[in-house]
Amino acid sequence: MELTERKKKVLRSIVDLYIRTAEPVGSKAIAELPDMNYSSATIRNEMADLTTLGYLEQPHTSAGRIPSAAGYRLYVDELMADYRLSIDEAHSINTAIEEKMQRVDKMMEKVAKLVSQATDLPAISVASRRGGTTVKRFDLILAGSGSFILVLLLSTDEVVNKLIKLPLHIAESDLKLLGAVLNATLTGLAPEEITGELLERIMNSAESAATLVPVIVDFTTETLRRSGTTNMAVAGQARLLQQPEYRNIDKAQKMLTTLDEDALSNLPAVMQNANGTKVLVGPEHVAQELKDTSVVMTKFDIGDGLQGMIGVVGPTRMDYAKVTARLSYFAESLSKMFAKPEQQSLPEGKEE
Amino acid sequence: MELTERKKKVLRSIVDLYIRTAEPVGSKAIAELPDMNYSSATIRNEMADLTTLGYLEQPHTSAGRIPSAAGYRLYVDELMADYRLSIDEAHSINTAIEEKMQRVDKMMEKVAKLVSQATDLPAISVASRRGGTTVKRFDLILAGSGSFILVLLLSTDEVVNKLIKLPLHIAESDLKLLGAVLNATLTGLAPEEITGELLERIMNSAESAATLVPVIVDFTTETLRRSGTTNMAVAGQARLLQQPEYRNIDKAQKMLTTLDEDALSNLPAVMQNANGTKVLVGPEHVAQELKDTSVVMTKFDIGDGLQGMIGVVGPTRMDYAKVTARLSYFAESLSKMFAKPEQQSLPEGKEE
DNA sequence: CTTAGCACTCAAAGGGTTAGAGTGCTAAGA
DNA sequence: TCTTAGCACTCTAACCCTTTGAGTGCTAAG
Repeated sequence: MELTERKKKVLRSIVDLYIRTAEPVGSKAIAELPDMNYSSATIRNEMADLTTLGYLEQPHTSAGRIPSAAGYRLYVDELMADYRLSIDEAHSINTAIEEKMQRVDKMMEKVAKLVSQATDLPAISVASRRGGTTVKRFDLILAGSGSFILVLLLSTDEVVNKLIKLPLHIAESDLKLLGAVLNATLTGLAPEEITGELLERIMNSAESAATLVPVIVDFTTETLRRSGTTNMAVAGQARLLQQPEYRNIDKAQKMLTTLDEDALSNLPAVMQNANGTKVLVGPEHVAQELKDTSVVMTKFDIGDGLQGMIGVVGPTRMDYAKVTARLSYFAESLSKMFAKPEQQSLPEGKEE
Repeated sequence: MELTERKKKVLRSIVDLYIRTAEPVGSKAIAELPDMNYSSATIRNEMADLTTLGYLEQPHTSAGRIPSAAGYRLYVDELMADYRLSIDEAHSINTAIEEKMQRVDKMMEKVAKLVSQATDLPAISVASRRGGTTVKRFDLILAGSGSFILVLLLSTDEVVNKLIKLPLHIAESDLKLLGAVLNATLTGLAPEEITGELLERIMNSAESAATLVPVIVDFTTETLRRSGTTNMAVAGQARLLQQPEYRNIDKAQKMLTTLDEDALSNLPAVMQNANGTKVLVGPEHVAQELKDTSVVMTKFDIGDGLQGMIGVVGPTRMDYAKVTARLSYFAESLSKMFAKPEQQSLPEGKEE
């Protein structure tokens, strides 16, 4: 049996309607749609066919049909109508994004919140490093007799620092010397390349080095390690409960717990090689917990060697067209925003 | 009518039992408790009295009694048995805390997660600044021909920085000069004290100052403002759904939404003058949304002029004794931990 | 002052019936 | 050959009615 154009049209209508109502769709409802010029009996036959083809399912004999995973897949890949953002929608997304954002982690929180608001579903946003990070440059700034500031300029152009206080006097000259040594030996190294042997050599370089070096190096390796870590935020969990399929508390709880834990942290991996917006329909998931949940996600570019991803989690019956459109637009706007670095540094822009 | 010892005992038993079962408590159940040497009829009379006194409520005629807000209040203030942490519990809290924590915001997330785990309820944790922050010292580090690093040492001993790139050449001598001027004029000032007049004076100090100063000052004031902001994290929202009173989706959703938004950010204000662990029973709340919810919270000391607060949100029927005990212990352990600053800087402590 | 006993109340659970939405199939019509 | 009106059939959800039993307040006796 082949998928005729009419079958596709019927399937699309069913998915559309089901997305709106969350109720099984009957033949009559479809037959009554404006541009459906067939009787309910004809639709009924088509629906029977679509069911044997595996695109529809029947909760029970006397209920309407609901799309199967395969049905959603086909819908997402082929049938779904382009959702064009209204000017209002685009505008509200834009103004939301334009609020300045500061550090990456704070930013991911903010982005997740915005995405969740825009889609009315729980959202996740992840920032992850593309390659290994190294230190480009060390600076030691004296900040009092027993304290100094360690400043690291990373290969990502991120700057990290730490105020270090020690119970001993530190000479400015020592710091200068030590700084030079650090820059000579440790720049460009991955954390695992910083060996004990290397350290000993540095230790002998300056008077107070023996005490300072371990502290400095510990902080450095820790920073490098953490910098490779992905940074993830979840927002709007509560919105899940609006969806009729999560009115069942146990289901909702399971889902929320999954969101709470990092069960989703492997999602970015799925995006690794993909481009554009990707839809994962229920049973296609790796994680068992997400069986009747779909995820829509997109990559965007943060710059500084950071890879961003935003995603939305919802029932398999979610408004794919709308969600996909908003998400893509969001990702695009974010990428654009990060492409203009001054926008970040100069918070307001038009001050006196 | 007076609150006799026996009445108190009955009330305590009722609250205890209700906390365990979440079901209205009947006279028979109380009468059958091990150390209750009265018949159900007697208990019944006592319960009737407690009801007219306002400590108990009756959902309907033929149901048992549940504690009223006043009942919980009395329970928390007077009747509740001390909950002693078992060695296991204390141990697991300790090891959880000992994992090193890095920046304040990340830390608050972690703490919230830990508290939520320890109490099996949603938790919030807030860090807020006690006084206004100022800049103690500016440093400008050249980092390439068109870029430099701005390092601020704040009055809180926190260090903040930013890599600034500009489309123009910057001379090292200019930076030095500008740094000196900044240190001379802007240190110790609150953001609102940095006026346009002051800026103009600085602008004339060095060649490229006109371009650099706005960027630097914008970042500085922004940082100072943000530093005064409270930093809050919520964790374990999903656990709320375990509680029978939140099996009602609408209620759960309202509550989760409240947690999602910052409706709780005014809670720390309540703690301002209080000390130790504080319990807010349902209707005593300022926020309308929290009417049938209790909050248990405690302050702890982060150091660096930061004030921490951890809190737990749950049904009015929550195990106050247990929650209070765990929270207090948590706060104490955290305060202790922050009192030893080296523990933070030296991640492991016993390396080589 | 305590308690056994009893009549009374009322929510919750069980059971049976009904309504109606939706189906598949058949046979007539285009 | 495709479409559609018509009809018998299915099955859930809603409704109503009844029963059950936990819990109460009151009374009167110990």
